[in-house]
Amino acid sequence: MARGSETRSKIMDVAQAAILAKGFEATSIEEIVAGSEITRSGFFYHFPDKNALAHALIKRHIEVENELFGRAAALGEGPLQTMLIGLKLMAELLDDMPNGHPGCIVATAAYQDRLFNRDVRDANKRAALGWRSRFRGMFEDIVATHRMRDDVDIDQLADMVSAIIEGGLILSRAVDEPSVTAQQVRLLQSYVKLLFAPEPGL
Amino acid sequence: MARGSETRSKIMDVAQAAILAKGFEATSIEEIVAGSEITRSGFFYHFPDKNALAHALIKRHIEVENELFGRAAALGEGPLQTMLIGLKLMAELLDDMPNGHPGCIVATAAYQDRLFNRDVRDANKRAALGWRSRFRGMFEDIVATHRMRDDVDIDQLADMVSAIIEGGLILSRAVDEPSVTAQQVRLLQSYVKLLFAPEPGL
DNA sequence: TGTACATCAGTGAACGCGCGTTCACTGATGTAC
DNA sequence: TGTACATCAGTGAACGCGCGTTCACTGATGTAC
Repeated sequence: MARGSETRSKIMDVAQAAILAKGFEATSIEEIVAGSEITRSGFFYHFPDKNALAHALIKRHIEVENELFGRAAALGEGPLQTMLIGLKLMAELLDDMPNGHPGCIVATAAYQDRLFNRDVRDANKRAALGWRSRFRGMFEDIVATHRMRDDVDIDQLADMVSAIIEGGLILSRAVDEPSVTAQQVRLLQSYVKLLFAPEPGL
Repeated sequence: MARGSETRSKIMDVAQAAILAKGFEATSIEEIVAGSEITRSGFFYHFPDKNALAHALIKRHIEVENELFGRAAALGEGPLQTMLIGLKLMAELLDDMPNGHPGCIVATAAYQDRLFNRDVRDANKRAALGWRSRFRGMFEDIVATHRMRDDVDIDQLADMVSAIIEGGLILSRAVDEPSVTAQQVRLLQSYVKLLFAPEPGL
C-alpha cells in the first residue's frame, strides 16, 4: 500500500468511528484530522469535500457486509439454515462491536438528508435497495422449499432485516444499552423460524 | 388559549414538520421563525434555546402517543387482540402521515447525541423506556393467557415495537418509499400472531 | 550515472458565512387603587 | 372612572464563533533521457 492510501484509509477509520459515535454533522473535519495526525488541508487533498468522505465510507461498508453474507452462505446447508446462520452471525457481530456496525451510516444519511448532496443520498439508496434484493433472493429460495405459515410479502420481509438493524441501533442508543441491537436481530431470527420451520424448535 | 401560547404551539408545529423532514441540526431557527411569522427574537422569548424546543417537542409527542394506545385498549377484547389492534392502528396512522409520525424525534435525538444537552437526551431515554414498559405490560397480559410458541424475552419483544417503527422510518427515507414503515409494523403484527395465536389465521 | 522535470502528498494561513444567542428597547394588555 | 404601574409578547440590530473550504506554496519520491 502506497504512502498516500495509508493516510486515506486512516482518515476513513477515524472518521467512521467518530461518525458512528456522534453523527456526521457533529463530527468536524478538525477532529478527524487531529485523530489522523494530519492537517486540515491534508484532508482536502484526499477528499474534495466532506460529502466525498461520506460517499467513500458507504462504498467501503457495502463491501464489508457483502463479505459477511458470503461467509454465511458457505456455512449453511439449504436456504433456511443459511438465513438463520446469517442472522446469527450478524447478531454476534453486533454484540462484538455494538455501535461499530457500519450500517449506522445509512441511518445517519437518511436522517440528515439535507446535509448530504445528491451523490451521497443516491449511494445510500442504492445500498438499501441492494440489501433488499439480496435478502429477497434468500427468502425466495426459502419459499421455494418451505411452507410459509403466514402470507407475507417477500420484499417486505427482506426489508425487515435492514429495518430491525437500524431500529435496533437507534433504540440501543436511546436507552444506552448496547445489547439491544443484537437482541432485536435474534427476535427477527425467531420470526423467520416461526414463519418457515417445519416443526417447532428447529 | 392566550395569545402567547398560540404562537408557542405554532412554533412547535412548524418546527416539528421541518425537523421530521430534515433533522434537527439542519432545521435553522431562521426557518422556523419564518414559517411561524415571527422574528428570531420572538423565538427566544418562548424558548430559552434550541434544546428547549426539542425537549418540548418530545414531551408533547409522548402525550399524543399515550392517547393513541389508550384508544386501542378500549377497542380490543382481551390482551392479544388489543395488541394486534394497537399495531393495526399504528400502521394506519403511519400510512396517513408517512413521515409525520413524531416517533422520529426520538431517532433524531438518538443519532445526533452530541447536538443535544443532557436534558434532551434524558427525556428521550425516558420516552423509550416508557414505551418498553407499556408494551411489556401488554405482552405480560398476553403471556398470562396464551401459550408462547417460541421462548423469547418479553422486554425484548416490547422493544421490538419501537425498533421496528424507528427502523421502518429510516428505511422508508433511505429508499424513498413512504409505505415501508407501515408495512414493517404489519410484519411485526404477523410475528405477534404467529407467536401467540392459538390457531393459524386468527 | 547524473540531471531535469513531473507528480504525489502534503502544509499553513486566511476567508467567509451561517447560525445560535444576546441585549436594549417597545407597544399592547391586564391589574390595583 | 381614570390613572399608574407591571407584565406579556414580542422587535431589530449586532456579536462571535465554529467550521467547511480555498489557495499559494513545498519537500519528497518517481520517471525520462
